[in-house]
Amino acid sequence: MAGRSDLTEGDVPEVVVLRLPQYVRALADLLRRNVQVVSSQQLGAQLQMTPAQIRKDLSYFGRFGKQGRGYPVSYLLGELRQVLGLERTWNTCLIGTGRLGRAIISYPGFTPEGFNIVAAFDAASSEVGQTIGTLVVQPFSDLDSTIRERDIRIGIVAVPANHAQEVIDQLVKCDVSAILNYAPISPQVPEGVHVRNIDPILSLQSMTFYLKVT
Amino acid sequence: MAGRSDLTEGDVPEVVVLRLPQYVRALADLLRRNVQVVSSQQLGAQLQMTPAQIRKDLSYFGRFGKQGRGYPVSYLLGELRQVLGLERTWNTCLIGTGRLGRAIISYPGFTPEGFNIVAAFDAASSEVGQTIGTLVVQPFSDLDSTIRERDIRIGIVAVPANHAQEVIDQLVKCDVSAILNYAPISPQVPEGVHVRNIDPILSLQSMTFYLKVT
DNA sequence: CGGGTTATGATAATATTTTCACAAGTGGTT
DNA sequence: AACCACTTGTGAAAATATTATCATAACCCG
Repeated sequence: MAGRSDLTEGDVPEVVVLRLPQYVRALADLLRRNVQVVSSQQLGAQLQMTPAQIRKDLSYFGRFGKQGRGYPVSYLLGELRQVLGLERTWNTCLIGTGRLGRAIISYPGFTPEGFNIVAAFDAASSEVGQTIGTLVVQPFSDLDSTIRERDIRIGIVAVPANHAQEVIDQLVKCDVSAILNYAPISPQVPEGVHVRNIDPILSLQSMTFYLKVT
Repeated sequence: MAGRSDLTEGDVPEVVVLRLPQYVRALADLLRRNVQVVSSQQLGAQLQMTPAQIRKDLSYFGRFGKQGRGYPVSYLLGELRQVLGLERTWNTCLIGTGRLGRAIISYPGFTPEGFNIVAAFDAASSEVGQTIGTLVVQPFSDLDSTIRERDIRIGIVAVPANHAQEVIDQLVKCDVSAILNYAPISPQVPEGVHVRNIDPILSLQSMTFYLKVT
């Protein structure tokens, strides 16, 4: 059961990386239900994927299964969490404390997964100084120092579309290299900076394509 | 400038459909800035894509450009909106009126894009009857009738993870075939039903993969 | 303890997606 | 009217991604 899992991220396709968190979540579910062992077959049924794809994906990181048996749930979960860097907590900061930003702060789903919003910023002087949950809204002038002091590597952007790009530029300047963007834009970022967009409108618009006919 | 754009959706790759809304948004931006014509080059720069990809994608639906010139912004925008079924409004219903559900209702971004939340449902009898914005929360027993009466084809799911699958099953039973799912699960749906998941946790977890090393 | 069963991991075969490269059309300029 | 700088649309090629196959290892059970 020796998974020599370290591996330069360079040769893992991004599609695979995007699927790993799903495996982690599915495995955590199984663990909660006291399932000890799972086959790629079963996991595939749960996630609507082919078993072959799961085995292939996992093979990028090690040999976690036993022929004839399947994968030990707890062990595989631990290994994947390791691979994804989930065995630690991550400090994040939120930019934009409007309606959306406040909803994000009060969303209880981040903390249990190890993502802590430890600072909140807003441009409006009327917002600065306000308390939201346990956070006090800070001005942009604090951005750089706070990010560096608190080792923030992930920024969450919840500002209006017309300011999102400049905010992202700011974050990049502070060496933030992972951005969760809620603004409805396609941000431009330099190589090495990772962005994930949360964009319900785009999601809806891509579904209506299939609805329009009927 | 005659784009015979109708086309059976069957042979358009889904990746392409997922990109179309981005084009629509970018074009709308350009139009707002009074740009008349855009080349695949310029559009690509804006969206961080190769010009070839854009041209190829568009070619699935018609010939919208002029050699040596580029694409007429307004015309192309209209055609793509047509293709995506965005030249009409869509009624949607929201399931789950907890914190997240309420945030979704009060999010002002849906309506201007033609997506109207015209009904809200919740299981808790303490929620039912409450007014949120202009909506009165309805019980699940109303689900089927309301969906059919108001021609709702899109469901927005904002219930806790442990109830999401059953809610989605319900929606599917009411012939809803597009689901915007905010619950942290991988829903199982039959052929022909489209799902888009809004899942910030998965997004974050796929970025930490790249952060962990440094 | 050996035969039957099962499911992995590796590799091969497909399928899909992206990129390339270029003929052909456009409009402006001289 | 000839030239030039551009840019499309599109087959073909290249690159990626997914699925199928199969030898082999691990376990179970009598």
